[in-house]
Amino acid sequence: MSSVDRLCEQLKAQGRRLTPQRRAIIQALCDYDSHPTAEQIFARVRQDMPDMSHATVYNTLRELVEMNVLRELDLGLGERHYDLHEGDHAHLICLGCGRIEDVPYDKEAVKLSSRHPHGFRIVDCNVIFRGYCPDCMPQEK
Amino acid sequence: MSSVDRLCEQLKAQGRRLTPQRRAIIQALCDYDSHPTAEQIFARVRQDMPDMSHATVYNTLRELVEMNVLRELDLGLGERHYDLHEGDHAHLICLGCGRIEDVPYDKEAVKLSSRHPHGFRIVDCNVIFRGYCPDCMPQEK
DNA sequence: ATCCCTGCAAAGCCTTTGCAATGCA
DNA sequence: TGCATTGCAAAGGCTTTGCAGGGAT
Repeated sequence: MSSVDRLCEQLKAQGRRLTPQRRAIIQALCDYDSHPTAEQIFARVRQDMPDMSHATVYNTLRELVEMNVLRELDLGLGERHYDLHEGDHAHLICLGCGRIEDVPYDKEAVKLSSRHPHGFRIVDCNVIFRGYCPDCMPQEK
Repeated sequence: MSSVDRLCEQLKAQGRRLTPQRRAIIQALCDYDSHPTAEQIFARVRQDMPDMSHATVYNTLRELVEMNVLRELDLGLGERHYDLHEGDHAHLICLGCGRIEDVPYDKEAVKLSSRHPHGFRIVDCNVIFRGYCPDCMPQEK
């Protein structure tokens, strides 16, 4: 079963309706190799469904995030990126060209010390590195 | 020398001009115990300087960020938070009430493996935990 | 048949920008 | 005095909302 089908099943399993629009959005998410924004998804889906509205794209993305199958990344670049990739990984953003790369990291190492008396129930952890990729390295000695 | 004075000195040391507006913004940043947004700074400074403009606040905050004395936090809440605190720490956001807490973390543990061939020159690292604080803990068994 | 979902359009929110006037160095 | 900085107002970009019609279950 493809990723698209699996996600569609998950939608239905939660009592949500599977519409052609939602399937197209999920398809677009799977097609992107990495970290599209809502507008990029919107643009891609519009190629096949010219009547697709912003509302539908944003609503669907929000639902998928609530279902915990999609990760929302706010990188401070003015728009949110979405990440369907599974497994734990950190993100590496190039301050020059804006490209985003996945990098593995040791989840255990980052885990909050249980001795710290914050009392929070942790749901999610995001690790974001900023820097310059080889192509954008500033000229310094 | 107070934190305010120290930051003002740093401004001048970089050839920037020290205006009353900038001093007021720095003062407001120091007054806040934690993580104000640009609008919160704007509102506070306006109490004393009713003519303060958005442009000045946003420009000054951006400069301080460029000077690396202020950290910009994008928590996906629609607005950016600013953090004058020194030293490495992660942030803990409550998904219920939105409060933000600092938590210590082991910077070394998070460091990217140099064996990973990403080739980036890392400038900055942000670790953000999301969860529920004791007051907002969802009712579950 | 129900009511969730969609499309349209407009509003909302935070942030940035343009430009003339001001004032710091 | 020169030029960075300010204030004002408006624009900009992304996201959300309201509502009536339509479609999935």
